[in-house]
Amino acid sequence: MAPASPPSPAPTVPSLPRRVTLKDVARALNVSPATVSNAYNRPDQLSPQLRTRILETALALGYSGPDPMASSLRRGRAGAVGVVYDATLSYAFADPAASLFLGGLARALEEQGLGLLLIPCPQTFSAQLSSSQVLPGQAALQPGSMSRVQSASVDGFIVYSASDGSDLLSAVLGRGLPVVLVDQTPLPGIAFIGIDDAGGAREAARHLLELGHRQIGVLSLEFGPQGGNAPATGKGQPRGTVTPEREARLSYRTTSERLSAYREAAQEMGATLAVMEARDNTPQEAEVLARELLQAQPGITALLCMSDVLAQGALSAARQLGLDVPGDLSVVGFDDVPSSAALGLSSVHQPTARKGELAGRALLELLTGGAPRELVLPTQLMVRGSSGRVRG
Amino acid sequence: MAPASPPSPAPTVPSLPRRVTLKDVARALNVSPATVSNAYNRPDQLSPQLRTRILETALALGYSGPDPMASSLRRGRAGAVGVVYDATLSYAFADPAASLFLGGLARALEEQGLGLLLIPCPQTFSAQLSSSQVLPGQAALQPGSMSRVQSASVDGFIVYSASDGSDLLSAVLGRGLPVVLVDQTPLPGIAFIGIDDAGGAREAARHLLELGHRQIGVLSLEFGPQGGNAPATGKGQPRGTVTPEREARLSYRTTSERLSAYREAAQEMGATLAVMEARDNTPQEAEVLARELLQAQPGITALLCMSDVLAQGALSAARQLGLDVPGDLSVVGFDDVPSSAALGLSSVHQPTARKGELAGRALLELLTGGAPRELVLPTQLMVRGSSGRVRG
DNA sequence: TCGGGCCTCTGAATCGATTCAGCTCAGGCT
DNA sequence: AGCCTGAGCTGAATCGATTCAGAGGCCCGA
Repeated sequence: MAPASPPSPAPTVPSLPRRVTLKDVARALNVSPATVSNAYNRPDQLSPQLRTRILETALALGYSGPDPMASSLRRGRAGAVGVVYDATLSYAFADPAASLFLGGLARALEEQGLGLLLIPCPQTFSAQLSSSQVLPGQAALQPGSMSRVQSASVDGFIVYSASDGSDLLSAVLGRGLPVVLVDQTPLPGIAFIGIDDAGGAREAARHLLELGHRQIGVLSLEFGPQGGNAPATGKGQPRGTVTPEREARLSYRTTSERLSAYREAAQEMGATLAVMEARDNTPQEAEVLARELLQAQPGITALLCMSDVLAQGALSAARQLGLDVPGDLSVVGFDDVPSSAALGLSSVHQPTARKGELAGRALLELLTGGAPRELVLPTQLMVRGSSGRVRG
Repeated sequence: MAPASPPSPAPTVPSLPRRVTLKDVARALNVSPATVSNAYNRPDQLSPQLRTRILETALALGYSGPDPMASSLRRGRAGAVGVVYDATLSYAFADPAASLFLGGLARALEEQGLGLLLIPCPQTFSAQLSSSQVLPGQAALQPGSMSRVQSASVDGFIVYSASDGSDLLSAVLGRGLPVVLVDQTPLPGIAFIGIDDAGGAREAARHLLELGHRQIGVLSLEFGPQGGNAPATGKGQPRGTVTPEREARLSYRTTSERLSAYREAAQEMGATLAVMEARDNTPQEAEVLARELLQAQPGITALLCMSDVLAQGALSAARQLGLDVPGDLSVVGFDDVPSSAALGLSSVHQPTARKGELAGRALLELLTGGAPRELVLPTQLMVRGSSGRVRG
């Protein structure tokens, strides 16, 4: 062994180039740390000259202002709002309706200088225990199991279209921060923004029924989170087929409300519905499902789609099959995203961007001590060229 | 005055319902805070029984896990990456190219469990001092003047298409955190991801020139941040007109590179370019500009657009004016966003989503001690139906 | 029987800033 | 002269967790 160096840590060694802190700046000027802090946060608390000296010294020392993490801790505010939904992060940018919503949300937050934090939520949907309710906070028993919801530095959450009783939701509720629920089953005492899903769906269905359609296909959004490994459909079943077991687990409120409304309207008029579940809200998925459905059941003369994205896929399918729209096939969407107008797609309009903005405002209110509000926005059918009287 | 209450703060009053902390849980079980911390962060450091007891007690006390802000401070990691660009927050969701980019970025970050923080940057572009270089850190002299870049709890930044020398950029650099520059002028020693703007633009221009076009309109992206109050164009000038002064301040690299390439190509063939600057990258803006340009200069037979969004606006304008595309007017875009294929828009393809992913990876590398990389991705002209041989 | 190693668990320092009560001093008012 | 006011600055407590160097106890092999 080499001769032991003196036990005290080598004093002259430059050691770690420790980060410059507020205290260093204070020391350099022989002022109190409080004063330096004030130079940044309360300019009116010190003389302009001293402030300038402090800022200059900070610059010289390479100090770039109070550390946000320390500052957040002390102040108890993070300056950001967390957004969660059970899909991949990039879904926010891929789905036009989600983009519209988040754009509106961003606008509201921006006004208050709040940041928007997209929180990744790994798709570890532990299959939901059939009957037992998930207690809020129960998720806390498996820390780390679910995403960074637990560890996100935010002042509040927007939960967008999460499935009922998902871990995600309970994790968020467990945090005890202000929360706004959007497009999902409302919970007592929690702020909620949604749209009139049932009304819109009913209107869409009745529109087709009035046009004489009696055999209608439904391109549905997901029924519930997809089981980790369990195949979603039975072995022999074609993709998208809805088994009764699966339907029993319907845990997305949006899907559920719209589907019920479609069904009720159809029943009133004695029409038949063939429901296919799209596992992804993408045109590709819809295209495949629509094609298969229309081939399997040529009697179908109209398609009710739970999103415009799906409807647009359906239009492609029709084109591929050589079906005229609306001559041979009527298609109605939902959401009325901007691109649908150009496509002439009949669709149920919802004020998506406004919904985002209102969700943001609702959260801002909660953050400033306001009471949770529940708000349901109206929908309205936009009839365009993709829907017409049944042929024959 | 009422009889003074005892000076000591009322001791029996339940006071503030202070938040439950890790220490409370520790106290309740008579264990060390360290142990409670371990229960959450290092399950292998304590017996499963004790861990369970701790987690249960935490639940009972309403403790929902370590506070993220405190945890971030101590660990020195925020668990999120900041994204900044000089536009409103909602731009991220409104522009398809930006969405594509951010989607790719999100995918890369998500893999590492990092969140994506959109940081609001108020449009307070202090008109840039013409000649003087902005020193990194200079921005620190005006704390609060610019956005939450200073106060964002993040581990690194992605700077997307900021103008040269903007406050934004210097604020970010001032933070001293890992940074990746995207689609903007690279800086020595800083990671950079971009595309071959010049190459793509040249290809687009040559394509039109080869088709015989000699009088070409250019729908340009912004030249530089818009002055706060100063009108962008001279009094009498129509919207979009580019004054020499304005061109001299060209501070967006993307715009600059593409414009130069267009110009060079045009010059080689002795063609004329009429440049209009779109103040927003929206179809609406482009529609107006294209309409005015085509009416003012009917000799123009082709339009080079610096984005597909602009090109799509140009197509609308052509439709409005009753011009056949490509019979009367050829249009070429840039970016090749997904919707362009369906529209038959000729465009310069760039791997936008991949660019986002690579930017994410580049930042992740920096975060793990890697060296900054510079990467330029290729572009490729996609010829579709919107461009054709010049008429006559 | 003794030493060593392993498994659990603890104490105390630390991350970097914010804040509040209060101190000092100069000036104004009566 | 004496008192009050307010501007300007400071000390020290605090936000809530993480981490590292051990302290004890127990088991095992020699």
